[in-house]
Amino acid sequence: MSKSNNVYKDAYNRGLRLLDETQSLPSEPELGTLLGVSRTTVRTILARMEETGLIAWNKRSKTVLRAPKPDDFFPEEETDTLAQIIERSFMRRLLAGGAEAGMQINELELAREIGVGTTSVREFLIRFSRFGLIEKRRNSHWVLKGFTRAFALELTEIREMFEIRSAAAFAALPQDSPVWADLDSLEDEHRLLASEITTRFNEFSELDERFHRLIHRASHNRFIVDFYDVIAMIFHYHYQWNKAQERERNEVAVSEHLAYIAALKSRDLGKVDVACRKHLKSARNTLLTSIPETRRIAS
Amino acid sequence: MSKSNNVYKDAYNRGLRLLDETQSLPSEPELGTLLGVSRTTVRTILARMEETGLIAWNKRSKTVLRAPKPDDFFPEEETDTLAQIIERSFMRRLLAGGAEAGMQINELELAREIGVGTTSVREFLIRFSRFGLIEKRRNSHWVLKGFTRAFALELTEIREMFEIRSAAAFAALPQDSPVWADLDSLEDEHRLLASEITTRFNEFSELDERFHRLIHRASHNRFIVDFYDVIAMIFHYHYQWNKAQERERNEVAVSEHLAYIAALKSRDLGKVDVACRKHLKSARNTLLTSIPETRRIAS
DNA sequence: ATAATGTCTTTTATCGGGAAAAAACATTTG
DNA sequence: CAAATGTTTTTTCCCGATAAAAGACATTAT
Repeated sequence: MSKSNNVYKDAYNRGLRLLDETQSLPSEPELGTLLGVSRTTVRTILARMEETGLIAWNKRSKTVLRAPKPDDFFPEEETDTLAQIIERSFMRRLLAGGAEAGMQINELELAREIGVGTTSVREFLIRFSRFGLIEKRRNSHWVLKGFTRAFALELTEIREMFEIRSAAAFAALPQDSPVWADLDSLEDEHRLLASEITTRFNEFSELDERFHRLIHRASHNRFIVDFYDVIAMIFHYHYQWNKAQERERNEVAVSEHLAYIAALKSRDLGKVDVACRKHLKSARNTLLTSIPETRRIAS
Repeated sequence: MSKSNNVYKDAYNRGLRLLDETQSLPSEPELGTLLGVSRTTVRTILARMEETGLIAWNKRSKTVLRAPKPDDFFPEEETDTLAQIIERSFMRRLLAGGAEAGMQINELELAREIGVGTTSVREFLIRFSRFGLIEKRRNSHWVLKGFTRAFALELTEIREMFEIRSAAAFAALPQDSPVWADLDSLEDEHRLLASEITTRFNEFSELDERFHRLIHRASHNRFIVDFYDVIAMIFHYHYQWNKAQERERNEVAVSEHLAYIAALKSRDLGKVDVACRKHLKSARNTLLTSIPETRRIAS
């Protein structure tokens, strides 16, 4: 067993949803772009759809025969990338406590525990290392640096530097730049979410990421844009495990975002700076309060 | 053939140099820390030294019998890490021209060309990706973004942001911090180099890196410190292939460094800012002039 | 009894192989 | 003849295996 066919399974599931909408499927290349996979995978999908009686397939004609039932879908967990599986396991371990700074990370043990090959774990750790939470000892183990207060402070320091600069660049963008339309629709989404915050507060984190990424992109600097991956990763797991006052926090954040958006639209650099700093400050505080007090640091 | 013994060979070569200095070698653990390898490797080294008649080895006594001759050493090229070999090959290709932005990078082809396994090439590309020069297409090839003017500008923008902040942090460090001694000795090295610049100008790049790393470390921010790896990498190859006016450029840089050091020692934030910006500006210009004019960008 | 040496075990670094997925090429169809 | 389908080749992703290197344990020497 060398490679799981999760790409196929995931695309198949997404393909099933198309069947509800039409009576006949488009051409193979079109389906490929639609699902983001190669034609090879498209054909494997079509073959199975034919086999399970979902469609009749003959060359160009792909007629829908019936609507997909729940058990036509592949189970969710089979559609995950190995990288996602490893990341989740690793983060669970890291956040489950007992992950003291200075602790060694063992590739072989991790691989055995997760049930994957060492190569995948190694590749994951290399990719993960840019988040600044682990460090490699040459020819030897990795060292966990720990999700500490210091880490959060270093992270937010850069974040603030980058975002303040990006926000200024954003406000300076010409009126005809497409970003203003993007900002308008994000503003609408924020207003909608604000009005239904009591029930939909958990949808904020996704909106948050899209909003900040839009701003960072205005920097036109790949290092700034890429750095948002670090922030997004941290906030993603942070949101997952710190549910205290989630509704209140998100409610505050939404209103800060709206003020921030208004400032950007005013194109007044002073106002942008104030609104941006205010939001970043409260984001930092949220993150900091969720981190347990300084523990003794091993070795 | 699964793993080359370059660690052993490199440590062996370094070990040979110890033989000139003493008549008997220290204990195995001591040698281990001295050479930065495990005792296992130390014992392999000692075994060979005994075999080739360099030492007499009996338990704790390791008496030097003769001085090492040139052909006792392993050839330089056998002491390189696979990662170094791959990086060199890759950079040579990248800088040899014909490496247009948008070009695809093929893991298999690279591996075959360099004569290594695909795993090593993959790991290299993942590590290398943080330099912002290549980008991965999921389940598909890597894309070269090219060593362009835009890249250099984005890189220097961050560098300047980070270094100005670090320099300010440096100047604010308490008098009893050990960095001031480090700065003093770097200053001495600069003066020495300045006085012998006509013959030793090519030693500047190494000094340059140590100087800037010292400053960046004052930020106490891992992201800032780590970012210097990107700068160091770029400048390393930049120095290698752009030899135009190397002596003049380095002469100017040394004097800028000395002014910068003086500013730091004055602990006057205004002066530090001026000296730092001045040097960074000329560093940026040097880098920019070495980049060929904008070429047509593929796709 | 501490620190070294001797021996054994575990982990890392790297390769080759094989299934999944992409990509390239050849053929057909509207 | 352009765009689709059919077929073949290439590449990516991932595993298991193995030598190098690290690390752990046992024994000996000062």
